[in-house]
Amino acid sequence: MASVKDVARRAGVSVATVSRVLNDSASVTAATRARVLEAVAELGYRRNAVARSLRTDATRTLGLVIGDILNPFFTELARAVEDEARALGYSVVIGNADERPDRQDHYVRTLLEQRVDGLLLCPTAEITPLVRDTVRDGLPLVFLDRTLPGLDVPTVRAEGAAAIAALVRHLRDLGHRRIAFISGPALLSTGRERTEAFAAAMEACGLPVPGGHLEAGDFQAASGRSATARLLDLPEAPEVIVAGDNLMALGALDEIRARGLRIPRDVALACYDDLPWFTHLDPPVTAIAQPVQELGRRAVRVLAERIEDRPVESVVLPSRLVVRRSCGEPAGTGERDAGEREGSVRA
Amino acid sequence: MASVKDVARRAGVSVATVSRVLNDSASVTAATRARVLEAVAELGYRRNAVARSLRTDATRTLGLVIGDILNPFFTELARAVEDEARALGYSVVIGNADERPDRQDHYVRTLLEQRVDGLLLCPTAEITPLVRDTVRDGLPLVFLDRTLPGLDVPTVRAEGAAAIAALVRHLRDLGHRRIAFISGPALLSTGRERTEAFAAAMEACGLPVPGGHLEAGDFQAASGRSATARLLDLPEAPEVIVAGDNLMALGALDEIRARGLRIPRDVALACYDDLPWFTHLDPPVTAIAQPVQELGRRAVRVLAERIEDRPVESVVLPSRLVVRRSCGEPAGTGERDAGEREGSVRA
DNA sequence: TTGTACGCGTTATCAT
DNA sequence: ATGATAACGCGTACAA
Repeated sequence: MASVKDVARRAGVSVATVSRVLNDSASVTAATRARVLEAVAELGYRRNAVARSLRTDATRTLGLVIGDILNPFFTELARAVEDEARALGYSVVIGNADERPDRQDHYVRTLLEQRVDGLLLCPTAEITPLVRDTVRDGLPLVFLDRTLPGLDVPTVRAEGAAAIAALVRHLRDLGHRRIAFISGPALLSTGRERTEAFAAAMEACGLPVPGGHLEAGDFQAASGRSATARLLDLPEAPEVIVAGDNLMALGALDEIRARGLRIPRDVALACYDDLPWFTHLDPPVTAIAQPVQELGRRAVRVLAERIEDRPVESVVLPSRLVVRRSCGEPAGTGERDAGEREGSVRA
Repeated sequence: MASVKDVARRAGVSVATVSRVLNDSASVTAATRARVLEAVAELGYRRNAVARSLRTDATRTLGLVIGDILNPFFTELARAVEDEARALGYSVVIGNADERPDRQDHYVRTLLEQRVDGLLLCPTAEITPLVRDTVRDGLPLVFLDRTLPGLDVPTVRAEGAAAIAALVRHLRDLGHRRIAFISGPALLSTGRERTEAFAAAMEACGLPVPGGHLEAGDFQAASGRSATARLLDLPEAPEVIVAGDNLMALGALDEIRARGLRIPRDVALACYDDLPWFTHLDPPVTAIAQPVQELGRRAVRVLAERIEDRPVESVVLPSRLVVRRSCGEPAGTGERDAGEREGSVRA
């Protein structure tokens, strides 16, 4: 593959001049510039980002470590991150932690070795030594979606408590009393926040939460299914099941469907995280929507600021309740095309 | 950030020795090795992949350019590619072309500059000059999912014709005659193949395809919706709509639902590409499943072979028909949990 | 305006 | 077994 040297020789100039043309730096004659560009075209020269990075000590590359690429929430997040990064002239290298701390660390390590200019991390579980070191070493780092207490790292995330409170009030107004919650892992900030918000909201509404109505899940579909099975087997089964994320809602759906139960007649369902296809289910699922796109874009912008050594602050964005018909809402609710608009309640 | 030089100084050895230890190359005393490792730990040294790549002329990185990261088919594909690549010691840089040739080229260019060791490309539309150059320059390249005629590039893809023929026979056996097809872009090999296979299968079954029953879509949800609208407005509307991919099926679902029509009573629906949540719809959607995981893994393996200069061959994997209940199948079909197994027909 | 020469961090060759 | 050093491709300080 042709290098600057080849281009220089072909154009009859020095490598410095070639470099100047390539970085359109000042002071190059139009004539020489043309000659260089011609040589570039003839040789099919492509700048070597590896050598360039070694020299400039910058890769124009961002790392993004997400929890689970098959989770539509993270897919959409990754998409938004890519878009914003490209707009800012960065490439993104994605690492899929698969919700495993060891795999998260594998990618963090790889990305550090690749000398990414900054790192967007959706932390899986607790603080690992590697993450602690990364913070200490001062690599521009931003937590996304989830946060890790005790570390001084800017975080971009959605606030779930208000929307969950709105959901619980909505369910109460619908006449429900026995509401169960399938929580995410207590190790994750999002898991904790949602569970605590649910408990607080129930209390605020004067609704009891029997021990059996708080099921522990792990944000994966399988746990949602088994939790639902246990819930439905209870002597006093809940009227509503609220899943802590979309994957566990999927599992709940599986179990409900396998038992031949009907939603919302036999049991109602709602969940945290909205999905494009929830509106195609029968009945469409009442859910809490996070501002996913905005989350991704903001995170990139905050990281870019950090990279440029400008002061940054954490960002907390509101989630909102999207009322549809899986909780016994009156017919017609959220049925229109842009149902999200009219049928939704701001959290 | 500490470099080999710092480690060498600290350990009281030369940089060459440090390098030897890091690459556990032969002939290093256990004692010196220990000293070096200790220095590495103390300094928190991380090898610089940039410098390493410059020297070795290899990045252990693969590029993957996909059509649309929000399309679950590509998401799953990306996941499989990542998994296999990691197993082989490669990192993957994903580029989301968003089905736009200009954006595809943007990522191809970026990846070439980053000096990826090999490139997995799901071509968007026609051959671009950049792709032609890339082939000519001899960069290890493998087409994935889609192919580009006239270029000598190994391709890993699924074969759709047999499954489509099976689907058409299935529909005919169910008593349907008026079957419409929403095709993908003719510029894409997958779009062409599926459309041609549909036409051939209909002919083989002795079923007519009136002009209006072949609608042109672009693999995006919006086009599926508008095509469905046109189809349903036809004086002799089809009994079945077959969508060329899952996104267009989503659009079809939207339109059908907006009109208050019932599936399959008013109109039946089937589509190419299976999705995890098709089984949660009411009724569950009859679809054609591609061996997505296998596609991704095989593509990485073929690319790795190419990188190592071993001879490679294209791979064509079979798709299979998954019969559920959206086409008027008898009650009970595909209703069991692992319905995919029992309810499916090998293509 | 243009050219020469050094150094980025690493691996590999050649000595010792 | 270990060390000195060249080279990878590029950007830039300095000289001309």
